[in-house]
Amino acid sequence: MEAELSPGPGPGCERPQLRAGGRDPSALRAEAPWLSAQGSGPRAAPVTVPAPPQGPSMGGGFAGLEFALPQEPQAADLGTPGTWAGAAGLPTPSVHIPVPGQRSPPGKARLDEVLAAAALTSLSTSPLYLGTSAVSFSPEPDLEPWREALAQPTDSYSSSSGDWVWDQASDQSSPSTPSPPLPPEAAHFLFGEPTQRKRKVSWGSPGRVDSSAAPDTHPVAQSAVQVVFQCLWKSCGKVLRTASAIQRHIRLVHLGRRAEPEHSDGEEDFYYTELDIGVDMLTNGLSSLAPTSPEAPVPPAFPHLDLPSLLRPLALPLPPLLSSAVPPKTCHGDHAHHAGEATGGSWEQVSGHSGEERSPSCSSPQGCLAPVHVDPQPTEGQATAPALPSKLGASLRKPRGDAKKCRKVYGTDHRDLWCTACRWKKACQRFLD
DNA sequence: TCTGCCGGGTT
DNA sequence: AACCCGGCAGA
Repeated sequence: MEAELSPGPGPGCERPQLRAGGRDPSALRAEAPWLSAQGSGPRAAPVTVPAPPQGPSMGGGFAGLEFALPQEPQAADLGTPGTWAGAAGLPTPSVHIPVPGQRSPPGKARLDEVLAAAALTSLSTSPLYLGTSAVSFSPEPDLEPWREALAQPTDSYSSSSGDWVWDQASDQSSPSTPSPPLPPEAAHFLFGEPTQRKRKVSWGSPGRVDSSAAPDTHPVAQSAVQVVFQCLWKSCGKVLRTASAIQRHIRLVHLGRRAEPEHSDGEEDFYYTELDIGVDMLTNGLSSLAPTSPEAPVPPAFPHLDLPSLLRPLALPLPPLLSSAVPPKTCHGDHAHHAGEATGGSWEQVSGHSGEERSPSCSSPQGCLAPVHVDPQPTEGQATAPALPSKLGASLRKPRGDAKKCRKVYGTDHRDLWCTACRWKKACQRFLD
């Protein structure tokens, strides 16, 4: 893993990592439990990247996570592109997938195993096929961030760049290092609960509670959580797989800064969010296509998981069926609300909402996937949206957003950390509703 | 009372 | 345009 240990934002590190990133880098450990199991192969090249000393610096810390991409030559025997590469014989049993996690030596794979693998593979990779151009990121925000994100080589798994790549299959991150109990909590931690954020992050204070550290003490089994980072910049929705990548993206594309992390003041941190994505579904889906809720119109759809739709929900957890009625807004919003309600409990109350996309850190994998199938075609579907908006528009004031605002997050004593809008008593631009 | 932010003023 | 703030209104 040439984890591109991008130079951690040196001083920038000082900045409390509020974002997901705040969590101990280890928490983000890319290795999916099962993946690692399989991918690590005999040499047990653990994906686990010891959190670099640089502390909370996402840049550095995460960079290290760039992911241990299973680059197993042998994987080839499966005939599946890139994916499952790491599947070559692994000592470690796959904890998450009942599927033949350990492949026998090359060429020895049994038929069933192969099939299973193939299934998984297709599943996990199919989305990737949607996009083909290899574009890490365009110089400027594109209107089709998703696509962009997708536009990665299929074998992206091995992509050393670490930039993005949605290999859900391989990525079920299960932080080997303890990290806060995920889904709901993470959500709060990240966006929903200002207090926590506030508390844990002691700005510049020596004893900086490295938000990540503490939480990381629990052994977490969030097997199903995959972490991706989404750009929150307006009209951008780029999703990258690593914090460093997203930071870079933001720096370059949106902030117009140079790529050197050293120069980073950490501002990028505010423009992206971490999304936890349940992935179990995928695996489960394979082994047993009847996940938890049969009623869910979604399950069957597995096969066509298309990345875009898959990702979109992250940002905009549109409920499966209702989605069409919802405006496309991709980047901000209280989507979580909708999601929660709509899903009717699938993913019960996703994290309060938390303005920033708390992407539904769905408590249940299903919740996460549900939206996937649904094609929130609202893309242009403004038509439907009007009802509510119009009203809002009419109303003089915007309904007060619940999202954290700079004031809340940083406190009045750190006014200097507020976004300018907040400083000017304008609508917060950092924590958009 | 606190908070978010509109509306409008000043630089 | 950047900046500031009085004051309103929701919580």
